[in-house]
Amino acid sequence: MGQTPASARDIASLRKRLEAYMERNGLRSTTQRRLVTEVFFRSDGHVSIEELLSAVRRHDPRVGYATVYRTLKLLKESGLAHERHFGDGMSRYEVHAEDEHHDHLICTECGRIVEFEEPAIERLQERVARRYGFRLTRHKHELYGVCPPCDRAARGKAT
Amino acid sequence: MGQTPASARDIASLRKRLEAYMERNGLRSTTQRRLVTEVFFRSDGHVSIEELLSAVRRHDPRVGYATVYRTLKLLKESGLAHERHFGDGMSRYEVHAEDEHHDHLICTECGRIVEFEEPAIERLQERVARRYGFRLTRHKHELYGVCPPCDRAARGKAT
DNA sequence: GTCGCTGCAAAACGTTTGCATTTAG
DNA sequence: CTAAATGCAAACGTTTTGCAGCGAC
Repeated sequence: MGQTPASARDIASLRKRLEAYMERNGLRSTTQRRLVTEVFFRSDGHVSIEELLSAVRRHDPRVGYATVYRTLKLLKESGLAHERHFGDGMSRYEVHAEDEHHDHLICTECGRIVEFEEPAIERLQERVARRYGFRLTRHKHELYGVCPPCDRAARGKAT
Repeated sequence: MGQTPASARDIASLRKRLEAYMERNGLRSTTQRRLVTEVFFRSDGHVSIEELLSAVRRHDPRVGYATVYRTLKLLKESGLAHERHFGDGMSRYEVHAEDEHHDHLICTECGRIVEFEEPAIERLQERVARRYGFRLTRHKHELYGVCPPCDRAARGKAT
C-alpha cells in the first residue's frame, strides 16, 4: 500500500526526476540536499518537518531547519512531494508517485493515516465541478474518524 | 443558498442554542460576546477573524482580537460554528446550521467559495470508511479550481 | 463579592527570510 | 571565481496566554 516506503526502483526514478529538474533550473546538488531528499524518499507515509529533520540529523547533526524547509519547497516545486494539512497545526509531506492518486482517512484518536482510492468519488467530483462551471485543478478529501483499534479501546473503557 | 446570511428565524434559534449552552456551562452573556455572536450569525459565507473583528469594531471600536478568538472558540465548542482552512493561512468560520451539511468549491484565482451538496459522495464516503473499519465522525472535502469568470479572463488573456 | 470576562501586550506556534559564510560547478 | 546553498538568528503572520482591571450575576 501507499504507506510503505518507495521501493529501490521507485527511488531511482525519483532521484532521476529530481536531477533532471535541478539541471533544468541550474540548481546544485549539495551534500545536505542529497541527504534530505534520500531520507524523504525512503520515509513512509506522511512526514512532518520535525520528523524529517531529526531523521536527517541522525546522519548529520549540523543540518538546520531552514535547509529542510527549503529542500521540501524544492521537492514540491519539482512535483516530487505533496504537502498535506491534517489539522494538527503542521505541514506533512508525502512522496508524489507520478501516476497514483489517493485521499486520506485519519484517526482522530491516534493520528493514524490510511490512504484510499475511490474512482466513483473522483467521477462525482468532476460532475459537481461541471455543475458550477469550475475547471478543477486539485482537491482535498479527508475522512476523519476512529480507527478499529482505537474504537475497540474506547468501547472497552466505556460502560 | 448557504452563502446567504441566516434568516431572522434561524438567528433566533442560533441565539437560543447559544444561551442554552452558556447557561449549561455557567458562562456569562457580556456586551462584547453578544456583539460578536450577532455579527457572526448575520455574516454570510466564510468569515475570517480579521473580517469579523473589523465588522465588530464598526459597532464598538474597543473590542480586541482576543475576545473575537475566544468567542469563536466558544461558538465552535457549542457546535454553532465550523472552522475551515482553505489554505490561505488563516482560519475561516461559518455558521453551523443544525441539520444542513455541505462541502466547498474554491476558486484558486479569486478565492470565491461555492458550497455544494452531493449525497452520492456522502454515501460513498461511508462505504470507504466501512471498508477500513473506521467509525466516521466528520470529513473535509474541498475542490480547488478556476471559477467561470476567472477562467474566461484567463483564456481571454492567453493566446 | 465572586468569579468569569475583557483588553492589552507578550509569548507561542510553524514557517520564512536576511545575511555572512561555505561550497558546487 | 561566481553564484547558489547553508546555518544561524531574527522576522513573520496567526493564534494563544498571563494578568490586572472590569462587569455579570
